Amino acid sequence: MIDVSYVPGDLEQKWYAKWLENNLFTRKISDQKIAYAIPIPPPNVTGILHMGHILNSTIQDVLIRYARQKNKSVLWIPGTDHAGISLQIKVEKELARQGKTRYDLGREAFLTSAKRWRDQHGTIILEQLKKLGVSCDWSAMKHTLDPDYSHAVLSAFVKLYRQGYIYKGVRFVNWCPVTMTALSDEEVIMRQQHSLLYYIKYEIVERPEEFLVVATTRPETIMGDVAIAVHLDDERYNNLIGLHCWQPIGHKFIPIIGDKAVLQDFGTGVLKITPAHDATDFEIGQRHGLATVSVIDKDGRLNRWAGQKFQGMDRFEARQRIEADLQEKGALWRTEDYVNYVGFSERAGVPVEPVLSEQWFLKYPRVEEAKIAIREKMIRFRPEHWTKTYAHWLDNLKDWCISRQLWWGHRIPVWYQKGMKRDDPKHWHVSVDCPKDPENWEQDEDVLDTWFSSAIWPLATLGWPNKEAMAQMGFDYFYPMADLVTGPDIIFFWVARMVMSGLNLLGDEETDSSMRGEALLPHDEIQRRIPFKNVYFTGIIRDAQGQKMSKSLGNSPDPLDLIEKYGADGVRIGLLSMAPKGQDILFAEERVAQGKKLCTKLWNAFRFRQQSSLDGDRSSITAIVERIDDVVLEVDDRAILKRLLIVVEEFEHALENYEFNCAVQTLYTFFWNHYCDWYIEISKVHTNASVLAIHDLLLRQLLLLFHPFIPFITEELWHAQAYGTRFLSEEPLESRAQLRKYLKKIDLSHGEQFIAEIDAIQALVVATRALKAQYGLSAKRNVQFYFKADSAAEGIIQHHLKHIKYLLLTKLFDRTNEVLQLPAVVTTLGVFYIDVAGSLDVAAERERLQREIEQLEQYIEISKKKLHNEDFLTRAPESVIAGVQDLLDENVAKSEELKANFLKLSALVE
RNA sequence: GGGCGGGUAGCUCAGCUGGUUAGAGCAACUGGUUUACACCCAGUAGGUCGCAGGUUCGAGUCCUGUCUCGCCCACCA
Repeated sequence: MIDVSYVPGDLEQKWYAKWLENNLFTRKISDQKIAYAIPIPPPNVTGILHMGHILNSTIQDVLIRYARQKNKSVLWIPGTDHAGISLQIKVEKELARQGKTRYDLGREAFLTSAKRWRDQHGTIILEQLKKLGVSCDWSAMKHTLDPDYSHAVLSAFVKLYRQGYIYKGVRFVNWCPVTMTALSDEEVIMRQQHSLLYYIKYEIVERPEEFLVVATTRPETIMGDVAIAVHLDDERYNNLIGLHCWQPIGHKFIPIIGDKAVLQDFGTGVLKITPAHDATDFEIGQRHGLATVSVIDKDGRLNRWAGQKFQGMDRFEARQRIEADLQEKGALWRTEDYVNYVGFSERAGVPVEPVLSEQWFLKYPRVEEAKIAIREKMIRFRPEHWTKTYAHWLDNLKDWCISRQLWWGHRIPVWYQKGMKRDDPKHWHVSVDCPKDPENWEQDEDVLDTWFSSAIWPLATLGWPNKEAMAQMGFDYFYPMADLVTGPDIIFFWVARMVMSGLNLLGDEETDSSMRGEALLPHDEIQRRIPFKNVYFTGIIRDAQGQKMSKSLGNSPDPLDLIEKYGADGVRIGLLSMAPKGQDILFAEERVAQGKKLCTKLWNAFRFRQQSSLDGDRSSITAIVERIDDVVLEVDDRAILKRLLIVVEEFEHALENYEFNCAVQTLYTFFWNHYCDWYIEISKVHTNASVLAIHDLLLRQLLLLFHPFIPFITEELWHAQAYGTRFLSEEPLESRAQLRKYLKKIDLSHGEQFIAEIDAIQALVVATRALKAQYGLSAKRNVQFYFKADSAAEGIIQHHLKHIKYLLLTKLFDRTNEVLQLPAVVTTLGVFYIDVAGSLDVAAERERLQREIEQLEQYIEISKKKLHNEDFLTRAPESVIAGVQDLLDENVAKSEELKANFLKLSALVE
């Protein structure tokens, strides 16, 4: 016997340990089976477990466990990401507390302490995920800085370089002054700012006392101005082209130039040109052969070109000081409140500086094929609408800045010959391995963007490019992987880049280089190279106010607390029950609580079962079915079995369409309402060996069906009830057809009809219970009921009489031919009266009847209208018309009965 | 500025290709220890499906417009 109460904690730990001990999650490659693999989105080693991980991991685990039950050969690769900037920030902060910088330590020592940090914290998150029950193949564990993974990253770099996709160049990049590195466009977040637009007067050198007014949001760059520009066609100003202006700060004068890039309708139509700090200005500067004067250094402080007064000052402080200076000099005409968008560094949270600098860039390969793969549904997105976001990004690609001025990460595998100019590729050594004479070379200082290494995750986790490792991991077997489950927020960062990486890197060198730029890959080749076939985008978890849950907002519950409180099973199924296809999820703890309630209910259903005889053989589905004697089965038994078949089909359909909440809902309703509320209750009346066997069958299948969602409790109950000696995780889940085969000796040919019959009986019971409740009669009270029904209905009622009496807790349920002077309800099976003895309130009852009759009349009216509509009759399908007719007849009959009852009661008053 | 998604009961959400009288859970209210379960059982109440048009025999579902919330993309300084 199982314990009286369900306590998730201990049993969850127990089973997880056993699963690991028995290597249940380890991949087993079998040619007999279909391969099914998922790459986990590797959590950052700096990450802490949040609700997003829980949702994401639960979904993956459900898919994986379901695939195992469907007899597929399964691989779920776990791993972690080295989280370049993020981890480096953490370690530098630690150093700062000791008053040191990374430069004090030097590169090697810094990396040592970074590794130490990673080793201490890096796997915490995976340990936490184990509490959730994730069934990853831990022997396939990968970290992006593992030696083999690093080798793969560098191989990818070298290949892309040789193909000409990677190049080094001087460009405007997003510079983060805090982390002191370049960033990709994707790592910059545009934020709306309430800024000021400064209208600044520039005195014209040749015409003293005459001014040009420039509108700018960045007065701190004035000292970097090399010109003032107006539009060539702007009649207000174009006569000034060729003259000069005094910089309002400093003592320089600069030319007034004309350029078509100036917007005449913005501000005053006059633009100050600061080529070092703005990409548009740079282009204009290039066109006019202007110098590039940088006044802000890479740490965000003004430099000596800004003048002694401002040198070393932070850019925002300088802005204020300059405002004051301008004001003092009378050069500030006015300021204006201004809403604009400013790019912020994702990690450091400060505005990025556009900085001209030399970086490594990647021109994305196989872009067209990446679009085709999605468009032609070789990779399917769910929900599908994300394909638009994906396509839009691919249509507007700019080269990706992949170098980072950091130390933590994959160091760029490029060496420069000592004593030679670095800008000539002839003196470069680009290779995974360093040159044979390292003393003559210097390696590039930079590391690669972390996302560059993430882009090859599905490849490198399967051993690419090492042939031996690939064979060992089953690359050819598992690739392309089946599903990817991730958030839509990294559709560019990760998903699209993985697709392009796969498409390019899996090509063999010769064919690809000849094909590059000339022809698209053929479809079958695209199909072979894509990294996965389905991408399921989860929703983002928000709090009750709709805010994104995050640690910094403090609005996220600690998942571990939730698991502690409701059990991993409860958290899993609760969360999935509120996770519609890729919609954002407003987190509600009640749903998680409900998840636990479901588990408790399941537990208790088993306790009920265990109270009865446990004699029968339960060790296999065949053994259980063997115990069922078709001859003794009643309508209820057949109806519930038929329902099971339907549920299995609906469940599988939902799961195969990634409709997790639907799948949960289907099981929930079947288990709670049909099985517990109804079948268990009525089976108490006619328990026999066959019924017990049916209980076993239903419970067994419920465990199998529920297992992907709530693996722990189902495993526990599976063994407690001795449904098998193997782990539940190893048991195949029967499809509807397979189940029907097992049940072939049971006659379910009238299943649908029996279900309808049970529905009618249920409606009868609900209606009469309601009547009893309305009259305030205690449930226990043995009230006399009468029913008036035609012979067909009577047959059905008589057939179920035992059950009806049990459920209504009455012994008196008799037939009558009369319309009685008693409160009544009408169902499809006839009229049911309740003998309320002396307590009948005629007036109140008449009122109730009146209301019901009115309601029915309304329904009747609607149906009649439809049936009198010629167009409806000619155009609607027959089944719909028949349905309306049936409804009408039914309602008419009901209303007539109620009217008769109404008259009868009225007679009492007169 | 462009794009995407949502607005259905007090709350959180279902409602697939238009078809009978719009559902569930939670919360509320009433009543309950019947041989699984008070993490339960029985019952009650609660909705002009954001708004306005249109298509249709028929619209929560399709179309147009509109309001509103959220997200993504975007170098007008």
